[in-house]
Amino acid sequence: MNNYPQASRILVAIDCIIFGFDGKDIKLLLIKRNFEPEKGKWSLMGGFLNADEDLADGAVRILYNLTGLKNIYVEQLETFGKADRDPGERTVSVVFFALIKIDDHDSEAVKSHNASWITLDARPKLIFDHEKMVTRAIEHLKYNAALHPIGFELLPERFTIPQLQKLYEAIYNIPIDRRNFSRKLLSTGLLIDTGQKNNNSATKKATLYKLDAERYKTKFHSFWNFMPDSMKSN
Amino acid sequence: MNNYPQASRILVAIDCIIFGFDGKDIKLLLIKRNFEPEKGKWSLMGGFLNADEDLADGAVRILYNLTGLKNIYVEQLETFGKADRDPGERTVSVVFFALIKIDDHDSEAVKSHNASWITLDARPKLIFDHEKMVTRAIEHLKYNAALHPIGFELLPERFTIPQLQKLYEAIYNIPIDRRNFSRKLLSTGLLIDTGQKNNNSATKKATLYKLDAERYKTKFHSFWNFMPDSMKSN
DNA sequence: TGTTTTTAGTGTAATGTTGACACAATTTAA
DNA sequence: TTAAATTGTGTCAACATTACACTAAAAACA
Repeated sequence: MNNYPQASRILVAIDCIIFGFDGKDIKLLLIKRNFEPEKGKWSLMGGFLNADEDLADGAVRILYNLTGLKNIYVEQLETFGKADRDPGERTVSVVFFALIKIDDHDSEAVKSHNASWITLDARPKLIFDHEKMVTRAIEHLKYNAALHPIGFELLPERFTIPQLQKLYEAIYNIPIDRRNFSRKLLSTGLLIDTGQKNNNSATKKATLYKLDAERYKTKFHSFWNFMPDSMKSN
Repeated sequence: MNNYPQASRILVAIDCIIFGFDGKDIKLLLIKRNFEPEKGKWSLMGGFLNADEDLADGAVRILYNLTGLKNIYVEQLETFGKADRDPGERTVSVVFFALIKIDDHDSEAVKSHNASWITLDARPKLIFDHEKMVTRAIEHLKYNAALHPIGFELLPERFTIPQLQKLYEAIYNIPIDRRNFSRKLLSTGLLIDTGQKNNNSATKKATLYKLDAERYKTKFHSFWNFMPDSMKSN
């Protein structure tokens, strides 16, 4: 069956931007390619969409291959389609944005793909237009973390308010007032006090919270206001 | 040259959601297909990406064909990639979101494509997954018109504050307080008083404003706060 | 044992923003 | 000239945000 005989068939790639947070810095999971083309160069994790595969399933497959995780927070970000973006063959790439709890990933799988967690500042030159994709993903993270409660996807199941604050300070690269941050966050009603305390701390132990899963779902699309001034930039 | 011999080549379509505003309702430009497949059914304007064509150029080409306009406000919205979304052949569709000044379009071109402006409420059943695309685009319009000054793209060059208010009331389907709306809008510093008055009015003539193009550019990515309560929904 | 250092947790007053509301001015048509 | 419709602006109360200071807990070390 060929209803569209004159149209071009094109390779459809999937590339994934995978963010993690180690308690101090936002990190990217990048792979040093041990296959051709561009062997030895750094790139995003990617692959091709299969003929009978849903696009979203393709993203899940590729993320699973690299991290060993199935329930990753994923959003479709943007499709990159410059005619010359892949010198090997015309390829359109659909880019996905993923946030993972960095301690959960399968380090064997990561190692076998020759992948590493790299801080944003230290990221190497990437192949093709992957640097543009990363830039776009960082923008998206800043924009969306200010409006929707996605930051939690980068933290462990149980987390403290100071941890969350460090995450936001890393995303926006600004200092935040502890007292105002805490008040604002608690007022969202998204946090449940687990009654436990953080043991890692060398000083006063902070309260461990978890997400109120119910409220998280219902309030996800409502707006919140964690916009730092640096983003309002009038 | 074939670096990726095992990967599948897939049709890449471009579909466009085109919004207009007639002073009262938000409208969609839809086409009644006079070609196969699905001849006689309603759909979005679309086409296939050419082998040597940048994706963004493809969108501009398709929008130009239908509207005769070259400088349309366009954003890439989302790529739809269910394996079975087009029963004719596996096709991935990149959807673009466009806002036009409804009086500017070329009505001859529209007529020759068998297209019509249809209010959102009255929109017919559409082919394939086009209804999902439209739903997504309406969400996007609501979300983004609250955060960035894109509403102006739907109004003539010179417009009045009451016109702008009617536009927002149409987007969000709520009544807005005239005084608060006007205060908020003027405080953005985006409007320039042209000194002219609206002649269409049968009563008191409203001041015609135009966009401050310079400030519009620099402030586009800064946030504003035209979020109706219905969207905050706590 | 108690003193120091570090980090967590909370309160408050000043300022800015938003929402609710009322009145005066302009235009056309009756 | 009066009525009807619509535009334009002012004010006050409620709410949210900012800036800032003190107390409490835990471990390290004298």
